[in-house]
Amino acid sequence: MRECAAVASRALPQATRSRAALEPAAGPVASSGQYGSYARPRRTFALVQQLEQTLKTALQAAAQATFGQEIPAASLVLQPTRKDFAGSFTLVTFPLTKAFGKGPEQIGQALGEWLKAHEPAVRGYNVVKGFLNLEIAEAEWLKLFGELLARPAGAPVPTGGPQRVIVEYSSPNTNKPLHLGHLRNNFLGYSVAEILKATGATVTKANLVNDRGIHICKSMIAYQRFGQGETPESAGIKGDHLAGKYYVLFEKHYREEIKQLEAEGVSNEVAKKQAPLMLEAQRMLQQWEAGDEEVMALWHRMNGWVYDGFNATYANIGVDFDKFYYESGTYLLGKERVEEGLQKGVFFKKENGSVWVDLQAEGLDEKLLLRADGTSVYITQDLGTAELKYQDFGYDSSIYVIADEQNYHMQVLQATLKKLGKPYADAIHHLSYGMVDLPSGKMKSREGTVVDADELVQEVEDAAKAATLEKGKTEGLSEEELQQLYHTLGLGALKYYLLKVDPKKRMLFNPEESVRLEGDTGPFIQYSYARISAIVRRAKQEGVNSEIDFGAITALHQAESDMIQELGQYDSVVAEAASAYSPAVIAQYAYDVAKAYNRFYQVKELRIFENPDNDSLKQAFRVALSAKTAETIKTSLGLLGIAVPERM
RNA sequence: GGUUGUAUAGCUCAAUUGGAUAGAGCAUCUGACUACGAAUCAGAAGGUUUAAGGUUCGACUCCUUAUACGACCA
Repeated sequence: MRECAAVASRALPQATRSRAALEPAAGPVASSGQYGSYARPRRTFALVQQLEQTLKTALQAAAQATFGQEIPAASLVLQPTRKDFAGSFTLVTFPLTKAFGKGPEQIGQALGEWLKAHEPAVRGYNVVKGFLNLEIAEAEWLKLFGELLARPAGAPVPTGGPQRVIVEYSSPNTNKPLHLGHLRNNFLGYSVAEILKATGATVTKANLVNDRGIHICKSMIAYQRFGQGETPESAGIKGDHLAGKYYVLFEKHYREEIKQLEAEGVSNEVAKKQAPLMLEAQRMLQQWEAGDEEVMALWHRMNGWVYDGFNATYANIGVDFDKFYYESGTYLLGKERVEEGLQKGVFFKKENGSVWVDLQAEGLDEKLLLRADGTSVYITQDLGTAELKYQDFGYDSSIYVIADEQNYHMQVLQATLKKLGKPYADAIHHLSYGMVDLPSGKMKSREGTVVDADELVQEVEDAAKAATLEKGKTEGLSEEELQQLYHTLGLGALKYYLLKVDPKKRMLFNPEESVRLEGDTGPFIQYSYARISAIVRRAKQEGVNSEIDFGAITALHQAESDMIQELGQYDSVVAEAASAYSPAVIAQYAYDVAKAYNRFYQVKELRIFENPDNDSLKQAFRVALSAKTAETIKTSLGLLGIAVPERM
């Protein structure tokens, strides 16, 4: 089930577990008391919204004064003004025509005129058809910017959303290394966890390792038969890749056995079941469940190798976990849940002894929960894991990052928990994401078209290195710093590429596009950051003091007020990304911020250092604006798990 | 067959949740570097938003139906 999707890991070695336990900041017990369990009113934190609120209040007054009527709340929605028109906020007046008995332009004119005369925040207005575009006074922008500056980087954005959250992601099988599909899963899970943290929630990152079952036995059987005592050290292969090698060997010889049986006249269906290797693997699974000493020893040994390999990959791609669960440790708990359901009378037994739940009233089918021979099926262990997670963390939101091929499975899980009367059933949220396709079509492990995660990371780093050397701007960096830079840029490209697409959509992975550094890419945003860093460094060197009051500034360039407006969006962007569980929202924002800055940067009369009219106040303002932009980029990319370089 | 998801420029993706002339990037074409860092910026061209109906002052967005592709359940 999960194995073929992009779901994966759930177990890690002892060492990693203790390391995870040592990170209280990320752990579930970390205090978030400062934000309490209530939602603060938005106005107190969302700065642009504060300005919007001012405008809305004024609009109501204008409507009252000019038409003697209120604007219905649903119609009182301000949208950012399109770039081609003057102004920053726009009110759509079409919906007001009926109530006010006037045409849309007339209404816009009247409201605009009143605002201009009575509301100091409004400097001017224009009306285009049913759209009233409001131009905002400089002082308002400067005030907003001052408030932005007063806030520390990465200050939490309370949204009234869940406060105790557990995000399960990665969840690999221990029979093969991670691939491209797992990368989408890992990046998504990590990012969503960070985004929720940014709303002030206490978030636990969990990894449920699928460390038992027939697929593991396949690797073990093949190793027993063909391994000749090979180890990761002796073979010079990462442990997860070594296990994967034997899994592939199993499949290869298994297919040959099927072929041979078929040649002997056995039907394909029967051959699949009776091939000696398959019989052996099934026997081993029974031995495993019986706790056979030799089998357990091999299992521990091979899983240990795999965990070492996974840990190396996790460290390399920069994802982490606070808690590991192992299916080998939860499937028995699942059986207890099944027993509980039988006792409560919400599950039922068929004649052969198998246990089922009837979900037809919920629009689903009857679902098998326990086989007739008493062995567990996939959902059995999920029932156990859900219970365990709740015992451990008492979450008010439990997120499963699992590919969309398991939508049905997740519906069944939630409905079954509801049948059991579990209070946490409603808190479950399936973050369902689409598969990753290649230009050549679907990834298929049997056809060898799977893109290996470790190899892919190496490739994007190589591409970043080549591009960096070509640009030749990294003089003075040590060899170690250079390696770090290639890593930062390569992963930045890869993560941004995988995260900028709406999670729920299936996506195409084009290897050439993924290492691109121009346009809508991670490195483009990283470049913007590095360029601002150079400016900030120079400003510091030249002793520019940007910690002063900018209230005396009387005129702002459009590019400057646009920049402030963009920076002021951060809160609402985080809130939207959190409620939609979508890193793509953050990615789009980071790109917009970088683009807005590059536009500002290109304006000649706004040059910071080489400016003929040396206004020190404006110079200081532009340095501060630049620095705040860099900080916003860094924070936003951080929510995606992407680091920024000071130079590149 | 049942359930469900997706469909937007040549390609990859957006579209403030029902608002203006549907926007970006790549690719193509044209301009801007003895530089505040050109991994940048400005501009051109590129669309019957799969199709047909419907609701609405207004539809890529909501409702029918159809088509294509995918996933899941048998």
